Formats: sequence, structure tokens, C-alpha cells
Amino acid sequence: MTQHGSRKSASPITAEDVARRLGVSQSTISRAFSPTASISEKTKLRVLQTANALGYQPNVIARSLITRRTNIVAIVMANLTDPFYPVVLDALAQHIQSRGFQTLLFVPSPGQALDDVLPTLLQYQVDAVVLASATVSSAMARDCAERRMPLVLFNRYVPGLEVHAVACDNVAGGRRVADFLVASGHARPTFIAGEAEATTNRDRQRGFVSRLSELGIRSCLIEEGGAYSYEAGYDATKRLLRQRKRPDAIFYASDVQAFGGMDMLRQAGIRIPHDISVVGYDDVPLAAWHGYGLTTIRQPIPQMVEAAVDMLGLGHGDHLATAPTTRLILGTLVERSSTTERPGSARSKNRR
Amino acid sequence: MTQHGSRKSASPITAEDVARRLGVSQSTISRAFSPTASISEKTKLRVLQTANALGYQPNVIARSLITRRTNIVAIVMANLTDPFYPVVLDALAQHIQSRGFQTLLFVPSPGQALDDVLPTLLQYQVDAVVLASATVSSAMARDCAERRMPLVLFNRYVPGLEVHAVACDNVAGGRRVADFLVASGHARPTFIAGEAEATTNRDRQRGFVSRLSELGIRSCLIEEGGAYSYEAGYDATKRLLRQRKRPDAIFYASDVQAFGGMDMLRQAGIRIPHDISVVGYDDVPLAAWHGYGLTTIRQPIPQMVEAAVDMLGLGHGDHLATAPTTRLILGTLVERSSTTERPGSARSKNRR
DNA sequence: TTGAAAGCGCTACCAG
DNA sequence: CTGGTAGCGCTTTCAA
Repeated sequence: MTQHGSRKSASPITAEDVARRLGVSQSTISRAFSPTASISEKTKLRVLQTANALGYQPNVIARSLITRRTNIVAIVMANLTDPFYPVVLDALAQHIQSRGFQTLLFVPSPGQALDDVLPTLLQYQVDAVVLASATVSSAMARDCAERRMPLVLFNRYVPGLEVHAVACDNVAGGRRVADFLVASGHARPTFIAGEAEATTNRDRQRGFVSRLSELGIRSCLIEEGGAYSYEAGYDATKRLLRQRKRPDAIFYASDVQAFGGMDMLRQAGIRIPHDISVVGYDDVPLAAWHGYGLTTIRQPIPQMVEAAVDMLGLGHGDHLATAPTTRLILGTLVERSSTTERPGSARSKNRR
Repeated sequence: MTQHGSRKSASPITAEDVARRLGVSQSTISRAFSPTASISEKTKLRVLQTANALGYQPNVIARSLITRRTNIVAIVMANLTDPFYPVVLDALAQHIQSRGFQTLLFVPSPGQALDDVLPTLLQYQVDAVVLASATVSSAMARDCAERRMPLVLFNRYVPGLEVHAVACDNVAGGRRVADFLVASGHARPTFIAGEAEATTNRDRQRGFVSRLSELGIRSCLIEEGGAYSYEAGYDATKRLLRQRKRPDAIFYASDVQAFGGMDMLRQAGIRIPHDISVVGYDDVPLAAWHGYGLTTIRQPIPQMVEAAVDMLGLGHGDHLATAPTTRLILGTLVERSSTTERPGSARSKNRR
């Protein structure tokens, strides 16, 4: 239908070209592509028609120079090899696109500090930034605030800092797991931690331990994991098994670690859930696979993504209006085959 | 060290601001940020210093308007939930960044045609496009060529079309698996296909079947998978097991399918590799996990990514010089615990 | 409703 | 080496 071609031009067609062809002013071309501009339906049609015939499309880069909005949102995300983040990225990118924005992805290289990447993104005049990797220093947060640059932390937050953030309610998640394990009759639960510094890790641990304590279990064993990774889960579990007293349940700070742990347990001849129940956190797609059937806390990615994008206040400048807040969203426990009732359990019903 | 701040300006600092402050021309500021421009070391230092003090950074959007290069590469990628692509994206993005470019990520929504997204990307004046999702129509390829827009297909190609493409040599990969399985004494191999239309799938099947045939096995069973997914592998395997004669080896068109298949086989009480050997394709990180230990063809992602980025000819315009070519890169077989020697095997050595 | 003109922030060319 | 000047392609006044 459209017939581009013929022109072997390296330099693309401009509004000027279309204008000349139609014998109208260049402004008229511009107006034809602006929904709010006042232009007669008739000329608008003529313009769009020949624009299409010539293969003309407005140069949004040039536009952004005057409108001061690029319609680009930056996403900073490392950990792409962790199965959790691709799901987040997929949801984020699609959500952003559906609002008419594009996604500039930044993947920090291993040693790269965030302080390096933010200036680069700012140079690109992005309209907003989502940080799903590392956190932000107070200096950078201030910088962004001064530049009126919407910034939201995803799945992390900085306690004392005035920054928008959205995360799963990890404390509540940890508590939920404690409730669940105790209710199903577990007496010697263990927590295997993840990335030591991460708020996610700390909150999950804190919620878990404190709730256990409230329920009368004060001796929760804690094994450091060191990282949110398969190997970390595997190794930590190996270390754990050297202890004299074996736990009857293990709560891993993340699903990937749980997978490593489950593989380790099975190698050691320990049956799941018969000998040890296993619980993870995230509910990555893998958790539902038959090979694992992992009971876990589901991070409500759709809601989290929606909240994050809302906070950016794309389009209207209402981001500026709202004071920086941390939105915590409740996860839900998804019960699968990696956990079971222990004798003496308070619950009598069987499930699923 | 740097002291931004003080200015509560919503409008960012421009080169003009810095110039005024220093009592020099705006051109001088520009030159200080251009490596090739001729400017005395002394004034350059002065400029950079006060620029830094004022928090000034060149607006690359404005720059790109005149240089006609945005230093942005677009990546189109769906399938983010397939464990293979995040690894690719990670490598691609980092590689692109290391060359001083940024990545504009486009994730097509489920039903969205590629014909929709390309115009959008072109509006953003990206310097190049990597297509790692779907393929390109000849009309679009022509469009890109006319606009001198470097375009490379990743992990796919269009047979009759003049477009740059890089992919694993899937035919060779399929043949390699055939060689391996026959050499290790397998007599009744089966292929479980993936996404029917994908060149990757077809090539793997073709290489596998043709090589088997050369080796004297003409009766290779083929089961349609329909998709590169865990469920597809699981279901296809279930169907397969209803056949009267059970295979002694299954080659899945992709790792994810193999995982689904392995879980199915185990549920059916079939031992891997004792009863059936399993081979996948991709070598996603998961394949190395203890729970699967999948023998598979490793896609050489680093080389593929490097080749792709080279083909884009970022920076110098040498993309235009080279005629569109399809670069196929050899994968390697990674042997793990999902395969074993069968009695009567030509190979006598045991392994790992 | 339309056209002319003034920039958005920058690079690039031209003199000096 | 530096300062002026002319745009890059577009949006947006301001008149007509």
C-alpha cells in the first residue's frame, strides 16, 4: 500500500520535503501530526496521505528538543541472568510502551558503580528512571530531585532516603512463611540468607525470625547465603547439613537459592518434603515446574510494575506533586509440593 | 567533590550558561567536550572544571540532531521469559554499551507485528537495529537498506533475503547430536521439535535427521513440539510415550523443552540416562544445574553477540560497505549426565 | 485555519 | 586556537 522507495536518499524525508510537495508551510505538516493543533480535517488528511506516500515520519528527537520530553524511560537492571528479573523487565517494558514511551535499557557491567551510569542516562534526557539494580546514593537522589527527574527504585529502597520506591512487602512475606511453617507443624526451621546487604534479604529474614519468635520458636538457625544464586543456595545447604541437628524446613531468601538447595538435598538423599520442607521467595516461572514444585511467596509483579510506572507520573507532571514514598505490596504464598504437614500439626486438612 | 545543587532549576544547565560564566563563547564549551576539536589544554581544563561545578553535561539529543547519530541501538526482543534470551540481552547490551552506545529495548506485546514496531524505532533515529524476535519482511528490509539503517537478525535469518544475520549453525548442531548419539550406541533416537516455523527449529531437525540417515538410521521419530517452552516439551514427551516403541534417546529442539521432557520422563518412572538419553540445544545456565545435568549444544553467545555488533558497523559506516551476509557460528556439544553410552557402542571410554 | 519567524541546545564551518 | 554564524528538524508563538 504505502510506497516508499524510489528515493535512494540517505538523508531521511523531513517535514519540509512534505510541505514543499504539497505547497503548504512546514508548520502545517507539524500540525497534522499534533493531536491538539488546530488544522482542518481536510488538509490534515492530505498531509498524512502524502507523508505516508513519501515515507515521512516526524523526527521525535528533534521534537523532544523543543518539547523537552523525550518519551524515554531508562531502566537500570543488572542480574539479568537471575530468572526473576527478566519477568520484571518484560512487564516493565511492555507497560512503559503501552503508555507511549520507549525503554532505554542500561545493564551495568559487573564492577560498574551506579554513579557512573546515571550521568549517562541524564545526558540522554530520559523522562524518568527505574532502578532495578543496586540503589541510589543520597547525592544522586538529590541530583535527580533537582532536575525534576522522576526516579523510582524497584524491589529495593533506601531506608532514610526520600526516594520513590516500590517493593514486595518482604517483612510480611517472611512472617507469612513463618506462620505457614509453624501451622503445618514444623519445629526446626532454618533461614538461608541471600545477598547480605540487600534490603529484600534483610526484610525477609527479619520478618521470618521475628514471627517465629512470636510463635514461640526462638532458635531459628540462620545460614549465610551471600548471593541470590543457584550456587549460593547449593553451597549454603551443604554447609547447613554439616550441623548436628538437621532442620525440618528451610526458607531460602530467593527461589534460585532454593533450587540449588533442593538439588543439594536430593543429592544427599534427603527427601523433599518428607524429610525437609522447602520454601522460596519470588515465584519465578521455574518454581511451578514439576521438577521443583516449590512452595514460595509470589511477588506480585504486575501490581509492582503498575505501581512503579504510576509513580513515574509519565505524561502529566504529577510525579512532582507526590512526596517520595515507598510502596510495599503484599505477596501471596503459593503452596506446592516442596512442603508438607508434619505430625502434630495444628492444621488437619489436606490441600490441593 | 562535585558540587551541583544550589540551583533549583528545572531547566538544566546549557553550554550557554557555562560560556557566560567563563566569559568565553559557547563554541568553546562545545569544543571542550569534543575529543577531536582543537582547543588549548588550558581552556579545556577550565571549561571542564566549571562545567562540572555547574553540573553541566552536553545534551546528546541536541547533539544528535546535527551529527545525525544518536548513538542508540535498538534491540527488539520478545521471549524474555525463555531462559536463553536474557543471557543474550545481557551480553548484547553490555557489548553495545562498551562501544559507547545505548540500548533502546523494544519488547513487542504478544500479538504485535514487527511491522508496527520498526517505524517507531525509526522515529527515534536509532543508529542500528538488532532483531532477536520474529523476522523481517522483505519490504521492511528494503526500507532499512534505503535509509542506510544497519539491521541484523539475531538467531534467525530469512532464506531468500538480503539481510545481515547471525545465528548458531543449527544444521551443524543437529548433525553433531546425531553423531554423538549414534557413537554412544543409541539406536532409536527421536526429535522433539520446537516452534514449527522457526529456522532454528527446522535447521536443527534437518541436520539431525539427515546425519542420522547418513549413519544408517532412517527411521527417526519426530514429534511436534509447537513451541520453545517447558510445557511444550512436557506435553510432547507425554504424547511420545504413548507410542508402542520407546526411543532410547530424545533430542529436544531447545533446552527448556528438554527440561519439561525430563520432568515428564521422571514422573513416568523412566530413568535418565539409564532408560533414555536426553539432549537439548542452547546450553542455558539451567542446563548445568545438578537437577538436570543436560547434555546440550552450547550456543556460543559471546561470539554471536560480537559478530552481530560487528555487523552493525557502529561508529564507522562500514556496515554499508559489506554486503548482507548470514554468519553461522558453530556451537559445541557439552556432555553432561543426561546421556550415557549404550551397550554395543563404538566408543569404549566412559566419561564424567 | 494557516504562514512566517523564532528558537530548543548543540556542532560545524568560517574567519581572524 | 578562538569567536561568530548558520543551521539540524521540529514545535510554537504571533499575525494575517
